[in-house]
Amino acid sequence: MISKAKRTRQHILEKVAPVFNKQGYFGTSMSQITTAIGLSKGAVYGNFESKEELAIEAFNYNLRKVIFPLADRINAVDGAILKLKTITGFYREYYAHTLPFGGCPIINVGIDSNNQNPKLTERVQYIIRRLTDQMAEIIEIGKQQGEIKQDVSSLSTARRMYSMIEGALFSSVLMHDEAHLLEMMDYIDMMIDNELVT
Amino acid sequence: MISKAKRTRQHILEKVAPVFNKQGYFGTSMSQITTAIGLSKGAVYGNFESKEELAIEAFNYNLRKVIFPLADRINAVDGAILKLKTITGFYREYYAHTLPFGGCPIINVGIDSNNQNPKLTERVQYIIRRLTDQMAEIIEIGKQQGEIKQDVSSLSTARRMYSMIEGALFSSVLMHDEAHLLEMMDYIDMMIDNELVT
DNA sequence: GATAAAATATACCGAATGGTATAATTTATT
DNA sequence: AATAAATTATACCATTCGGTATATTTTATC
Repeated sequence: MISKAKRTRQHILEKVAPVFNKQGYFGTSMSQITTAIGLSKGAVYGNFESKEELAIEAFNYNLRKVIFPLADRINAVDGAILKLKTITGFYREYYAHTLPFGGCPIINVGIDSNNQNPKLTERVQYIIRRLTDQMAEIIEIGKQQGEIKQDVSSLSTARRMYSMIEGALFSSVLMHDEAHLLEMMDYIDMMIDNELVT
Repeated sequence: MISKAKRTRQHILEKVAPVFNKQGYFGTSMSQITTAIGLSKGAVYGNFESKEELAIEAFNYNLRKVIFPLADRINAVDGAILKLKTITGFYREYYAHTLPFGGCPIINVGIDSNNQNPKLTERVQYIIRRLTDQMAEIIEIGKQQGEIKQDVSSLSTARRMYSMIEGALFSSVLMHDEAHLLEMMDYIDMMIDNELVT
C-alpha cells in the first residue's frame, strides 16, 4: 500500500502545480502554498526539502499532466504524416486543456526561470530538446520510408514546427483568443501536406 | 534645460529596465533596484509612486528601446513586400540586440504579468495588437496595390507571422541558440515570396 | 552668496518572507 | 489496545519585503 507521505506529496503537487504555473516562482509564497494545499508548512517541509525542490517537482507534475500524454498519442498511430498531424491535433485541444493551469508550463517556466534558476532552465531546455528531437525523429523515419521528401531537413523542420506551436500558444494565452493557436495548427497541417509529403 | 528629476528618472529607468526584464516583477526587489541604480529609495519613490509604476515604465522604456525602432525601419522603405522583409530583417538582429536585456520584453512581461498584473497584461496585449494590426495593414495595402494576392487574409497572416517570430525568439533565447530565430526568418521570407507575392 | 525649493539619503515601519525546532497528532506494528 | 515511528501543526526565527517620514543635501532663484 502507498504510504501516507507519498499520498500527501501527490496531494501537495496537485494543488501547488497550477499555482506555480500561474504565478511563477517568486510570485508564489509559502503562505499561498499552504492555503492552496490546505495543510501546514510542516507538511510541506516534511515532504520537500525546499521551495525550490517543490517548484521543480511541480513543473515535472505539470509536464506529466499536459505534455507527456502527447507521446502516448503519437505512439498510438502509424506513419510519419499521421504522427505529425497527431501533434497538431493534440495542440488544438491544448489551449482549453492548459488554460485552467495558467497556460503552457514550458513557456511559463522557461521565461520565469531564465536568468533566475539554472536548474529549472536546464530542465526546460532538456524537455524542449526532447520534444523537438522526437519530432525530428518522426520526420527522419518518414524520409527513410519514402513518406516524406528527401530534401527536407528533419531537425530544422521540427524546430520550426515547435516554435510555431509555442508562439501561437503564447499569443492565444495572452490575447485570450484560441484562434491564434487553431489557425496556426491549420497552417502547419497545410505545410505538412505541401512541403513534406512526397 | 531638463530638470534634475527628469534626468534621474531616465537614469533609474535605464538601469532598472534590464533588471525587471531579466528577473520579472516579483523577482526584482527594491534593494536590487537601489543597487542597480546606485541611488537610494528616496530617489526611487521621489520619482515613481510605487514599484508597480516603476515596472510599467521600465517595460515602456524597453519597448522604446527594442521594439519601436522597428516602426522607423518600416516607414523608411516603400512597398508591402519590402516592408514585410524589413520586419524579418529587423528580427534577425533582435536576438543579439535583446539578449543583454534578458530577451524580448513582450514575451517576458507577457508571461510574467499574466494572471498577476492586469495593468501590465493589458499593456502587453495592446502592444501585440498594435504590432499585428500594423503588419496586417501593410499586407492590406499590398493587396490593394496588387503587390499581394487577393485571397490572402491580412490579419490571419499577420498574426501567424507574429506568432512565428515570437515562438522562434523564445526558442532561441531559451536554448541559447540564435539559429531558431534566423531559420524562422528565412522561412518567413520564403513564405512571403511563395504565398503572398502576386 | 543667501535663501527657498527640489531632490536624495537615512532611519524606520509593520507585515511578510522562507525556513526550522519542537510539540501534537496520526499511522503502522505488534 | 499499547507502543513506536512517521507525519503534520504550531510557534517561532532572523531577514527581507515594499513603503514612508523626516533629515540632509543638492539645485535653482534672487
